[in-house]
Amino acid sequence: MVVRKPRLGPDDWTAAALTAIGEQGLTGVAVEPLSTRLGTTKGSFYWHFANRDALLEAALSSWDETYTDAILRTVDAEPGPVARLRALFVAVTASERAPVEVHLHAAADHPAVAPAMRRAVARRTAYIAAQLTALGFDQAEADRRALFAYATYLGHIQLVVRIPEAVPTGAALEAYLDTVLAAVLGTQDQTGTGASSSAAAAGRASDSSANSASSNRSSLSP
Amino acid sequence: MVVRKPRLGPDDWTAAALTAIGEQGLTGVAVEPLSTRLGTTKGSFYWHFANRDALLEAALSSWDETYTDAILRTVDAEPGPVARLRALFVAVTASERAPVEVHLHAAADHPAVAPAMRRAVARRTAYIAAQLTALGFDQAEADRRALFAYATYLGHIQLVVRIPEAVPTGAALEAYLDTVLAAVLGTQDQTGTGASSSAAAAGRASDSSANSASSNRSSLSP
DNA sequence: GTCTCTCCATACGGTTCCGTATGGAGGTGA
DNA sequence: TCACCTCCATACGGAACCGTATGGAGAGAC
Repeated sequence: MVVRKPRLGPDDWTAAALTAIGEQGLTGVAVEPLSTRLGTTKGSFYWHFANRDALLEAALSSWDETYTDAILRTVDAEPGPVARLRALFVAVTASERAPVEVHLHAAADHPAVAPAMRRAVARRTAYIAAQLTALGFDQAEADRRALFAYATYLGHIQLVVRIPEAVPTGAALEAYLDTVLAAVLGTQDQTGTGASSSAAAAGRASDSSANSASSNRSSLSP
Repeated sequence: MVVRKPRLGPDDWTAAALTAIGEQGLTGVAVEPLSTRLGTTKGSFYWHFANRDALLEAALSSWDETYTDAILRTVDAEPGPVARLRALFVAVTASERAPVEVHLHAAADHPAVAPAMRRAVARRTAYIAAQLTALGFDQAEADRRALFAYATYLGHIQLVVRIPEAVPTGAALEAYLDTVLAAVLGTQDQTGTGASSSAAAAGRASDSSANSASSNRSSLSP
């Protein structure tokens, strides 16, 4: 019986490239190894793509959609800022997304990767900051805390991928997430920035009653 | 006039390797490029080292001493836990150490790098946790917060190196550091872990009066 | 001076990848 | 059926490395 050899399209290559990034980082995006893996040859690849960089661009574009757009859409359906932030934290930590994220951030010196990372960081921190301003923090404090949260996220997934034994699991991870979320939302009585403690307290108080405007949905495109 | 050609020793190669790691990561540790850079040839290298991995090991060993031992010794001379933590934060963020740290963490999947990173993470988080227990936090809470702090550090230096425009500078960086330090030291009234708020308050109160034992110096080797 | 040991230069083969050239195999429309 | 168009296989040249082999150049011991 002859094995059916389904013909490949560009999407097959970009998907394989993203998988390879998750496993080996940018060096995994190599034409000849990917060819072997897909059971085909370089001839196929260079029919669909001009060169390796073109494949990388396509993979990064796909990453944009899957790893930022999609998740922010999902999280934004939650009923309030605190619920959105919590859902975001849970979604991005407990998953198989981490390896791709870590490897891509680690390759941000590559000229094709750098702009993609800049876009992602800007959009993600802006989204977090928007939730925080909705809770009453002024813009500067919201930006500061959003960056703080994002840095913690970055370090966390890095530890998960590189030194997994250093990161707690199960209930301990839950407690850890509570610690982080409380730190991001919590009041701060040391600096004189004037983040209203009432807003922070309201944020901690409940997940379902912290809407600040008429819409139940925050803006997604800053 | 003839240019003096000083003969090289192993240390010259390891220093060059560390510099290359800071600039290009592990791929910078390549024999032929390093040879060109040092104005010599491969023949010199393979006299001093068995192979590329041997050079990498030597560079990692040097990194251990410079980037963990030395800095913890310096910081530990500060008068109290809070001062130590603050000095640690300042030392590790505002410096040229970041690129090497980031590139090495990014290469923690390499079999030679992985154990070095595990050692470093373990020692550093243990040191932070020791300061926190000295402030009255119980071990579990101290471990949690130490990991939290280390994750934030990791993410921060990564942003500094990869997306520098996302990170504040000058006074804004100071405020940002205050935010982080307050989050690590601050009280936390949400989970029921029982970290005594008085200890946290004492930690916030002053830098010079928080010694918990007779010695002015905390233990360095957990 | 010359012996010897340390250190380096040069040349070579091997591996892994990129990109090109070129010749088909197999389906599709007229 | 037959020309054509899409897709893939194979072969080749080149670049950037790693590691080995071997022949010196220089400096100190005597």
